[in-house]
Amino acid sequence: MRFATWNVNSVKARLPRLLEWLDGTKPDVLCLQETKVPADGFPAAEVAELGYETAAYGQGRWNGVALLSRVGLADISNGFPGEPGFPDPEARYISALCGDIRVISVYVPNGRTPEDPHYAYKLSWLAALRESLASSLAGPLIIAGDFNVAPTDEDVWDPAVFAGATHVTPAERDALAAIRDLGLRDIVGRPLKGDRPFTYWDYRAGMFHMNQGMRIDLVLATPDLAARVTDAVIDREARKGKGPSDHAPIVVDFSPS
DNA sequence: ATGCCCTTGTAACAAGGA
Repeated sequence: MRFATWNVNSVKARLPRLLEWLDGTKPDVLCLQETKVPADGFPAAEVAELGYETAAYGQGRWNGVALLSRVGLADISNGFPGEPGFPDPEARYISALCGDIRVISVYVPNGRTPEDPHYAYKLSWLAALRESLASSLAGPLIIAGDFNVAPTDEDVWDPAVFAGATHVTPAERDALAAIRDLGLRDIVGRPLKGDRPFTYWDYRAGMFHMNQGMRIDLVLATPDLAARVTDAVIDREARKGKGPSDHAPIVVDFSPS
């Protein structure tokens, strides 16, 4: 079973590259984030030609998550019980059964700055997500996506640059650790170049080319699934060339159960 | 090399991203 997650930064703008990537990588299940389209605007017909069913949850120009699967999509949930909003709930969580695996795609709020009300929203969203998982966690389960938190200082290219910024504060890291500590394993992809498993590089100032990135996209899995991982890779090829997302996909291969 | 910000909505910028 090949699993992947990718913040595409607009599924419409990324459609040619998404289709090419799907055709080449052939994941069985793909979690998408920042689709930036309402559900009826998702290019479901185009991905269906490659054999994928779609579950999309969108709201317009911002946010948006989706699941693509060629091993089934059942019991789909948009959002989760107790999910906070700003003030209304946003399209940041979608869950489905893909075969016998519960798969959740998440796009955690950015937070903007530690002083911004969106930062408190981010922390409350992560705390509510933990509560939701705690009451329902049973394997096999994967929760993956853009968590907008770098778990450690090793997960940013220069910790000094991020002093006082979001994504690295102890409160954010604690909130993420509390989710992981429910019993999930962090499946870290191999970087295909260099020794840092970054998944995001700002578009500006040639940061990708200098490998000045962050690891903020994560794949968390229950131990039964983690024990079946045969490989995990960050596909930096997808970050190259014309019209890329600013995030790279993470691709994880599991042996049969 | 991979190459120096992008996307959407709305009407020349504003907002958001991280």
